[in-house]
Amino acid sequence: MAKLTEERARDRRQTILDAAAALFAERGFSDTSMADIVEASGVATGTVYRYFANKDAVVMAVSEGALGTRFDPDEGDPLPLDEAMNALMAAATDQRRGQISSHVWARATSSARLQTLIAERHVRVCRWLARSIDQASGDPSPAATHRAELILCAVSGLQMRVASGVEVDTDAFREGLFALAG
Amino acid sequence: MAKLTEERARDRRQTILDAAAALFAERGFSDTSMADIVEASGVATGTVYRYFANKDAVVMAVSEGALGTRFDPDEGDPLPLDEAMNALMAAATDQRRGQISSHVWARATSSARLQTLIAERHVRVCRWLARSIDQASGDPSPAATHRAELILCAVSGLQMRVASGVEVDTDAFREGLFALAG
DNA sequence: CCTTGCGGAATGAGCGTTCATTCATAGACT
DNA sequence: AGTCTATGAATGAACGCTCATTCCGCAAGG
Repeated sequence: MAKLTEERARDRRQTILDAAAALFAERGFSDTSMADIVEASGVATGTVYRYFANKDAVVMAVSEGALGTRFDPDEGDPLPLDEAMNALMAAATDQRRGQISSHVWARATSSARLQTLIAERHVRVCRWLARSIDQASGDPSPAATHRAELILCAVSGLQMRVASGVEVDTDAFREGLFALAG
Repeated sequence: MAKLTEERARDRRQTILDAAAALFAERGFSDTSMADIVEASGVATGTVYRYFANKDAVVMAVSEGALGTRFDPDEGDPLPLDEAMNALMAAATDQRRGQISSHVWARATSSARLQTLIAERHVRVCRWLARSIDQASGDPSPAATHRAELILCAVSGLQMRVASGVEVDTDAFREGLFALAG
């Protein structure tokens, strides 16, 4: 069992991360124990600590995964506005993602690292969306950023509700949001 | 020390609740221990359990307090739209309230009781706001409910961000929101 | 002197983390 | 090709600590 190939290492890490994400999503970070993760992932206690320094490292890795890197403002042309909006709606209605996000928002009240992560992502996604809005309207304006911010807040609010099972008329929401965008 | 007057009981309960709310707000429910609450409230361990059956009872009481009962759709005339919106903005920018709310959203993923509480409040506030929108526009329409839902989601999104220290242009947000309302 | 609110030490379950041990494998040597 | 050995990934019992909760003795009001 000597050498650990980089590929196998990634695979192993991902196994742990997947199990952790599923548990974190429905129980939250603090109410999921390392023992739970060990059991769900099928590896041994010590193995988890080979791949992650401590529980917080697992939490951060899962959080980063859930907040998503898909919305990069600096890669090529902005997405057409309707595609951008659809991507946001898809993210908002993903149950698992939403649940983890809610735990991230909550934990941010006591974690400076999570606050930084959230603030960074907010700014990034905001720029990303503003570019699409600008492109659609023809001329760039500072109002696009404000409009983007409002839309993102609405999307977050929808995400929370979907995550905790509140019934929301998603189609009507989408329509209202599209009208708001442009 | 014989009789416990009802007034004194309420007072004692509130002392515990206030201490608990402050701790819950910044550390979250699970990362706040009963010992923490005992220390912060200045009463003894046994006393907390005299006024609350267990930790979950404290959690529920604080949650109900934070979600607020101010927005009652069934009391008299609806508020003028701008006043209603201002009330929502005030709630959204209240740091403590927002922090507790974020913990409530998170815990709802694993608490059916909290899910019910949230869903109930959502419907209630939605009706409350829709009535104000209807009154402002003159004629009632089903679109008012959808518009109210969109606004509430946006307000929740803002609340999360403010609670976790993301810098948002609140004035621009307010403006955009008012435009959206009517 | 009885009643009753109150205090806080005691309890045992469960937590995150550590580390001595095991053993499958890769590669060196015949 | 066959044997041996050094390696290090994997293991899981054990540790020290914190948790929510209990319960009995104390003190004070009627």
